Amino acid sequence: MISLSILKKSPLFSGIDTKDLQSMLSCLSAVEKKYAKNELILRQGDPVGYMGLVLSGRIHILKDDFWGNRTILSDVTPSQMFAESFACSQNQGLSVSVLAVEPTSVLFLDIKRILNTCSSACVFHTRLIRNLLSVLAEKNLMLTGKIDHITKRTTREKLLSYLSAESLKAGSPKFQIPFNRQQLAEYLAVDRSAMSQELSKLQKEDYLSYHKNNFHLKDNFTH
Amino acid sequence: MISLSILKKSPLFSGIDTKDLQSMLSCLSAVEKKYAKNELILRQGDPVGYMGLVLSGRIHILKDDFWGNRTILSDVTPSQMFAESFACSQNQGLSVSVLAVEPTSVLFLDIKRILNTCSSACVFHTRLIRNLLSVLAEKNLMLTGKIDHITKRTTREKLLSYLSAESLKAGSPKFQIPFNRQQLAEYLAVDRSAMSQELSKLQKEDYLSYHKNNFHLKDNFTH
DNA sequence: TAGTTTCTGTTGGAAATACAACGAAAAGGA
DNA sequence: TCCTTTTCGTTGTATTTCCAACAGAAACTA
Repeated sequence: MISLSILKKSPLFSGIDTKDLQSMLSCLSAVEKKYAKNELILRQGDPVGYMGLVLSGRIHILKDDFWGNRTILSDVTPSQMFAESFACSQNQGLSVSVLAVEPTSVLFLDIKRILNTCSSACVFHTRLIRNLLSVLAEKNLMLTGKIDHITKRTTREKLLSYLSAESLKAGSPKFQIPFNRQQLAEYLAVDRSAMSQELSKLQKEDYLSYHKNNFHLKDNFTH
Repeated sequence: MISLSILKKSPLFSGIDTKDLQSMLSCLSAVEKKYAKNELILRQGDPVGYMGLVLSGRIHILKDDFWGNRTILSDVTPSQMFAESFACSQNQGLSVSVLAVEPTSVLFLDIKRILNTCSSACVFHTRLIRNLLSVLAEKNLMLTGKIDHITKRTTREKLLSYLSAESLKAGSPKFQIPFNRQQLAEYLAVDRSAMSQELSKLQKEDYLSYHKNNFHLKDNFTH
């Protein structure tokens, strides 16, 4: 039995009544799967005809290159989606991998069932497609934001760019980040030890303070 | 009079008959505007309720930061679109600027007219929205590809990553790139002179040869 | 054609990063 | 609880990048 409360929070099902959700799920041939911590959900190269929606847990979209360098593209939490771009553009195989960083439950939705209005005339397809449009647009902006961070030239600037964006998102100078140090380094595409060093400096210079994943940006942060 | 042949090539109007295009344009309250070389088409911060479609010329999506560092996010050629993510996600102002790098003609389309099926019951809206979905998905993959390049740690790796992708796209070891050196550096987020140096080295080591924007990847390129 | 501007490659020194290695602290498992 | 594994900060060195400056080639203009 799938938790409908998570689905209701998902932008994909925005504006769709709870009582209609259940019937829609079967119409979309939705399938739930569970994964253990550190289990690979999808592999680079896999063809994908479905998109994923995280019901519980947490996943990372990542890419490993030839030399073993890993890059984390994004962190996906419950009610958010993944692989929808690949599913929508069909032809192409997955250029990323998807990893469960915690015990995770995922709902898979057949993209064809969403795009092709079904014979049973499910009236919500129109709404669903527009929601999907929003999801893709938002994800696009998210990627643009990420590019913003990693195009900064120094590790310090990357950190400042990322942390101020996170603070803004949290609406507070105190916030948690969803990464540990190694993961943050992989997200910002820098060396972990160099990044740790830079964080120390920033703390010494009283730009910010941190403890584990909790950060606090100080007043003289605005450079 | 708008060139319909360019529109026909656009993924947005894919599958829509030429004879219907003209009426659709007025339905979408399409407006054509012309820009001189180096003229700004849209400014960072502008609210956007419309998306753009390049009819002729060439534009760059770019971002200037506080210190004057410019980053080129993408290069957009005739029949391609821009600003569609911002238009679709509505609320947000533009986080990038759009610059005409050549004399350019742009068609603007009102996003509301696309999303809200019009009263005159234009039957193509459904098709249009699905096409838009594909455009957004493709752009997403494009951004992911760009992230691939710039997350590489060294200038050399960034170049190799970008050039091999361009070669793949062209389907040949010989190809042109749409950037001059300065622009390529801004696209890859590296210093121009350092990049020039690295290109020289790569040529000396016989990985590739180049003349202006024409590149030729040699056999021992595959590292 | 001559003069001007833009583009490209080169250089040298300053600055920043990557890499490898290590110990301490924290987290997790038996 | 004890032991193992993971995480985190620190350091020193080699490598790489950035920056500023310059000169020749190419493109543009009058």
